[in-house]
Amino acid sequence: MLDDRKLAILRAIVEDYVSTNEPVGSKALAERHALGVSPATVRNDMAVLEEQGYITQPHTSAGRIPTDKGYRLFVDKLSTIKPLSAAERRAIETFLGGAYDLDEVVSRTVRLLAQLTRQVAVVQYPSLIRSSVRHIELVPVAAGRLLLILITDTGRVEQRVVETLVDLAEDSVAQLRALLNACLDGRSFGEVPLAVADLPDRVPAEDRPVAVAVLSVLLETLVERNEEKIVFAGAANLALGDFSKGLRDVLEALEEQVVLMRLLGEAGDPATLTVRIGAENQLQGLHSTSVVAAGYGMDGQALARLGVLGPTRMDYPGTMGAVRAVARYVGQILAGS
Amino acid sequence: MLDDRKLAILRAIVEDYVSTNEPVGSKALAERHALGVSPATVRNDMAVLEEQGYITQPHTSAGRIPTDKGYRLFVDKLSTIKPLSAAERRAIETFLGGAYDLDEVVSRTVRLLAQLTRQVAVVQYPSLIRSSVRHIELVPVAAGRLLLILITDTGRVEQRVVETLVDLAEDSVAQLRALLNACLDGRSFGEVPLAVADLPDRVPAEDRPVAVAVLSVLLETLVERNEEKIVFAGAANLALGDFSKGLRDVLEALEEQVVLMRLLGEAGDPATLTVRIGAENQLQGLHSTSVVAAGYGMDGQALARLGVLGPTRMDYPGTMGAVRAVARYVGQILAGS
DNA sequence: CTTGGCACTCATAGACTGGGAGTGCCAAGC
DNA sequence: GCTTGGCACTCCCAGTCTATGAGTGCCAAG
Repeated sequence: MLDDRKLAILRAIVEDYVSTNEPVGSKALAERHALGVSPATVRNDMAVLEEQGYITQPHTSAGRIPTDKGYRLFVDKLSTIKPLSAAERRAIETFLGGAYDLDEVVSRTVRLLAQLTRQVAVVQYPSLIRSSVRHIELVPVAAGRLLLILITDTGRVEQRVVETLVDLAEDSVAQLRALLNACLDGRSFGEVPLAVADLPDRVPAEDRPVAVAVLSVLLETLVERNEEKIVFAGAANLALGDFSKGLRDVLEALEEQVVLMRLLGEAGDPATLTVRIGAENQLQGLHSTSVVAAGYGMDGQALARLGVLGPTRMDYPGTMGAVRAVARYVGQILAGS
Repeated sequence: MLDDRKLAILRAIVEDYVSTNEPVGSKALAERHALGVSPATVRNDMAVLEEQGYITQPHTSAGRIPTDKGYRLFVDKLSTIKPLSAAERRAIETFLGGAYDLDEVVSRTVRLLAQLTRQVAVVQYPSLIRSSVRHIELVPVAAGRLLLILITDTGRVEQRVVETLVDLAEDSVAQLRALLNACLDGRSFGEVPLAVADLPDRVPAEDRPVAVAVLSVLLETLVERNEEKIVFAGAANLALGDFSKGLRDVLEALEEQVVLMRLLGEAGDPATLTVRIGAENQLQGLHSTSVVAAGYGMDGQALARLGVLGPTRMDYPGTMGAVRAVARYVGQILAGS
């Protein structure tokens, strides 16, 4: 359907357009890239590419720019992921190396990714459901209130207030705490609901209401906080690009946790990169943006996702390289801690 | 120096310019506001106001717009803080009412403030130094690593990894935890350094290195994390306003924790509003923005600050009202928990 | 199938224009 | 002496027009 030369021309169009941000014409194309054919030939091919929907022209008598479909073909067939330079690798190591706790890892990662790609970076905290319990803590904070603290094996710490209505003796709190940890230590969060099912029966009758309250908050937390924790950075990079009217929509979308989550998409094989281009993105206001995302995690299992958001006119090979590299590093760091 | 009429004219100019975003001329002014004088008189007064630096014209034969100095006078002498409408008060209550833990209070607050003012809102977490210890937890997380968790009376939870190098027996950890809590429970963080000074002497010799490591991390945390935790929301509102070139700078500034902190300024009397207008702001890239900030806290003592960032052309009375009201509510909520 | 030629399209930039909003100044009036 | 109407002046803005040039589509020849 499309011979090699047409594909080469499409690739050249994408590359030129991405780097110059200007519609690319047949003459410039024939010159800059050693295609060995005349501009007229290029024009003929371009007419075919346009007919098939891979490129389009902003107005008659302008050069061509790739369509979403064109970018898609480029990403799938015409390009290879660009490995990071040695300097970039070093930057990742030094930048992420010094981070100890999870908050720091995540916040450094998101800033790093934004800087590497010169785009908006998005990082999701490790999903609760796919982590396991390292420790549970109960601390009385006020009359009738306990603070429930969850610590996961990924270093994520979640806190929730439990309204117990009644005050619990220090002993009872300690006992409940011990019981919770005995039940749950080392368990994956997926097993938690089952593991705690009979727990209320194992506390003294007078403490039972409190135990039930604590458990219900615990279970709630697993649902509500499972994936919701997401951060982004690099919004300033949006102001560089070709956004003008769309900017507001994009900024708005970025502040919605739910939208961000959808943006990164479903967690899959951490080794696989997901690329969603332009209108492939169903989300409101993000029709002219592309997303490059990957899962990250320990030993081959995806804990959560991270990625980058930018204009469709994006350096896909470079961005994909950066996202993949950062995802791998983060996985290593989490595994090492 | 400036008689009442000139002041009234300045006020009218500020109000009109803020609401229309267009330079205001003498004729429109004389008509819209019942000044009882002719446009010519207004012109004379405007010439004086301009000479004194309160207003300026973008170009000859355009109307006048306020200068920073003009806004300053307006804020200090010509306007009163506008109380919120009943609907707005209700919005605050319902929006902040359902929040339990501190993270939720803060994140809701910042979104609420952004929405109320249609500007960028910034909220600082309660400063550690001005809080006191509610509980300290030590959890072994890996070989040679402890997780130190601080819980403050404001509900703030801080975590840090401690590299202990050696593994500690569960007993020793428990003992150290108990000792820490005995020393520190209820103490203000300002007293912590003194209170723990002799703590290493009170643990068994073999655990002493670990105790020292834990303490040094604890003290470090108090310094490093004291005020650094700051969030913002409503960046999308920037795209509405008259930013065009400056937008990038502002977005960049917002992503720098340090800049955000400086932005909110020194904590003062929580009842006092700080307004910094345009170039009064020394921060890079924020010369044409204004900041309205206030301290918030429990029982009259400021724990931290929150505020709003927007164009100098801002509805100061309304913004000040919203900031003050939100600050008070947040204080109440923190006190009540 | 490729190529050079050629007419055609159309965005862009620059020059020019008229209209209008707004000013500053001045002389007359209260 | 402050206020006011009149008036000339400035200068932005929007519209029109034009020349330019990049780029295209088509065609006929190689």
